Amino acid sequence: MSRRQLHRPEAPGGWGLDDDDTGCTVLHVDMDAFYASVELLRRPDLVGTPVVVGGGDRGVVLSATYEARRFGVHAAMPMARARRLCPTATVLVPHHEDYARISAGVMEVFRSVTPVVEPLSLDEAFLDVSGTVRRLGSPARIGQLLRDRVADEQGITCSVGVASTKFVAKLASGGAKPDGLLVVPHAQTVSFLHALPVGALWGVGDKTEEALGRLGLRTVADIAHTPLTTLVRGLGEATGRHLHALAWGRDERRVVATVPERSIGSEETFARDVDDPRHVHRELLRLAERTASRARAQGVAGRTVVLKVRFADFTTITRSRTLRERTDVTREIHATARDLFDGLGLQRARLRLVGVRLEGLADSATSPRQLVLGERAHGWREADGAVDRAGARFGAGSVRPATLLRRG
DNA sequence: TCTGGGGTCCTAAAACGA
DNA sequence: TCTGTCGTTTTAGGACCC
Repeated sequence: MSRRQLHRPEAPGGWGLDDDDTGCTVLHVDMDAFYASVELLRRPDLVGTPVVVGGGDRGVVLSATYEARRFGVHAAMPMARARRLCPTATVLVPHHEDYARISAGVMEVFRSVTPVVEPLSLDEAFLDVSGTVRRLGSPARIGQLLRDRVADEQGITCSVGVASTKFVAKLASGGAKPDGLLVVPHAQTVSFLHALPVGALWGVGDKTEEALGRLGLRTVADIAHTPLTTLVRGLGEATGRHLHALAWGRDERRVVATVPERSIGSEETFARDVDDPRHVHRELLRLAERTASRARAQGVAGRTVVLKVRFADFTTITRSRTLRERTDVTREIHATARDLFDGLGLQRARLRLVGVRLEGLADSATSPRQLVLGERAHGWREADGAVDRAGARFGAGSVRPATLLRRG
C-alpha cells in the first residue's frame, strides 16, 4: 500500500536471487495492493480488472488494484477523483476484519522464520534474519521462501526487499513491486541510493521535497554531497541530519519485535458537517468509549487527552490536557474531551471531524491510581470493566451509554 | 482534486518550578 | 522579597507514514 510510486531502479538486469546478499540480513516485506488483494479473495470474478477499495461520499481510496492504478488511481486519493479517473472500476467497501485476519496469518508466517519481526502496519513488516541463515539459507532465499508461503497459505502476493539496513530494504521492496524480490548488495547501497529522486527517501514528503528543491537538490546524490550545515539550516536539525545519514546509506535503527504504543485514539469525519454542540458531545462520548476500551484491552492507561477538531474548511486544531493520574476510564476521557471542546467557545461553527486521543501511555497495572476524595470505591472504572466483559461475550457495543442509543 | 483514520516524530513557544 | 534564568514539561501544530 505504498503511497508513493517508486520507479523500478535502473539496475542493469536488476538485482535478485543471484546477487551477493552477504550481510543483508534485513528484509522488508510488503503486501501488494493489500486491501484490494484481500477483497479479490471474496470476489475472484474481479481478478484482472480495476478495483478500488474505499467508501463513503467523503472518503479516500484505501487501496487499488494495479489495473486501476494504470488509470492514475492511488491510495489516499479522494474517491470522487478516483471514480472520474477510472469510471469502469468496481468500488468495494472495506472489510477491516478480513484484513486483520489475513494480516495475522501473514505475520505468523514471518514469525515461523524468525522471532525478530517488526510489523509496521497490517500489510508490511521488517524481519531480521541474521539468526536464520544457517537454518534456511541466504537472506534472498529466505525472502523467496516467504513469498511462496504467503502466496500458498494466504492467497495474496507480496514483495520483498533485502538489504543491510531497514530503510534500504524498504526502498528495495518498493522497487520490487509488484510480486517481486530485490536484493541491494551491501557494496551497491550507495550507488543504488544516489540514483533515486529525493522523494524516494523515507520521511521526504511534499513539503520536504519542496524545501529540498529550493536548495536545488533533486536526487539523493545531491543531498549526499551537500554540507550538513546547509541541510540543517534548510530543513531543521533532526531532518537535516537524518537525510544526510540516509543519503550515505547510514541507518542505525535495528529491527525490534516489540515497539511500545505511544498513543491510542479515534476520530470520525461526519457524513455531513455538524454545528450542533449536543451532537458533538455525543460523538465525543462514542470516540472516548472506543479509545478507552481499546486502551483497556491493551492494558494501558494514558495521562494526556487530546481533542482534535477539523472545521468545514479543513483547518484543524488540537487541544490537550494532562491529568494528574493516568486513566483508561471512558467517563474521565469523555469529560476531559468535552471540557476541552466547550473551552473552545465555538459559536455553532461547522465541524467536519472530531477526534479523541490518549497519550503518555503506560502499563495500567503499574500506574497506580490515587483515590480522589469522595470517589466511590466501585465507580466508573468497575462499570467499564463490566461493559468490556459484556462486549466480549455479546459483541462489541452490546452495552453502551444511553445517550448513544437514540441514533441506532 | 477536495481531501480517512490509524499512528509517529519534530519544533517552537508557553508554562512551570527550583 | 524580587527577578532572572535555566532546564523540564506541557501544549499546539505540522509533516509524514501506511
